[in-house]
Amino acid sequence: MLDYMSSLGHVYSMKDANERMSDEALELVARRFAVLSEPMRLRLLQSLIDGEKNVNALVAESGGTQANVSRHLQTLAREGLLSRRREGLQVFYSVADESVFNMCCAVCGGIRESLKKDSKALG
Amino acid sequence: MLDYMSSLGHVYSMKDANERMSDEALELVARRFAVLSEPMRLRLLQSLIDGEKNVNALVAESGGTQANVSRHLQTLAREGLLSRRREGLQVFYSVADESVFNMCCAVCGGIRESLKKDSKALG
DNA sequence: TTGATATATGCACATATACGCATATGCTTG
DNA sequence: CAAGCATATGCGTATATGTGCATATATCAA
Repeated sequence: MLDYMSSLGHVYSMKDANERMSDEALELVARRFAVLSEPMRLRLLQSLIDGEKNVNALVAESGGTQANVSRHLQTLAREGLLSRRREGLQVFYSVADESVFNMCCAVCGGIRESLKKDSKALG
Repeated sequence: MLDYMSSLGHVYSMKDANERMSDEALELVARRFAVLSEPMRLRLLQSLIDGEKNVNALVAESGGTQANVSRHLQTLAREGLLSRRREGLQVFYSVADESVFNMCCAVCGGIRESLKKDSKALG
């Protein structure tokens, strides 16, 4: 695991042209992007901005089925984006750290840039 | 198109709990993440850090087949991450704007956070 | 132990997409 | 026009994954 950390040291600055990401690091990054590439998972993350919530609450807010929401929460937790805490019958999920929002904000900013260019292209 | 821009105004600050992203915005963000969720596409972006390159050069650097590289470049261009410029027989691709790297850096940072937690959990 | 509630999972199905192969298109030169 | 090079695309296939339905597991209460 610490090997990963050190291998990601040079990954963080992708613009450093001298150092290319390894295949493993590349797949790790792709995997993280993939986790965030589902609208329902983004919706769940959004609901969790308020703080930790149990599955039922997230089912109600998201409008998804219990099974599907549970599976997406599993995925997010397994990939390290959510923390899981059991309390009696209920399981509470919460956003693991702030970097989740950084990723989302970066993408939203990227989309804004794309749209700026599009509107320029349209005149 | 300008409608999208205004609808994304509140999207940018995902942490503003009072304003939830619309379904359309959510799908737009998910789509952007999906584009970046392929190792080969990340590799191509990485190659393009140096500046614009034609398809053949990218085929050589990436190690992929011509057909596959071409398709990935199409995807990246269609989604607004790359610019396309034709010059005689060759087609040159280049990174559309810096926000692409911001997205990648944000994700790399997120991974680093995850790994930090993992190493703590392991003792 | 039995029952009730909250969450997770096995299974089947539909859809999306990455990939290789072959071929088509576009552009330039002779 | 024909030939050749660079790039794009149609097609078939394999694989991944999102989803719903039913059911399993886990925890608590009586």
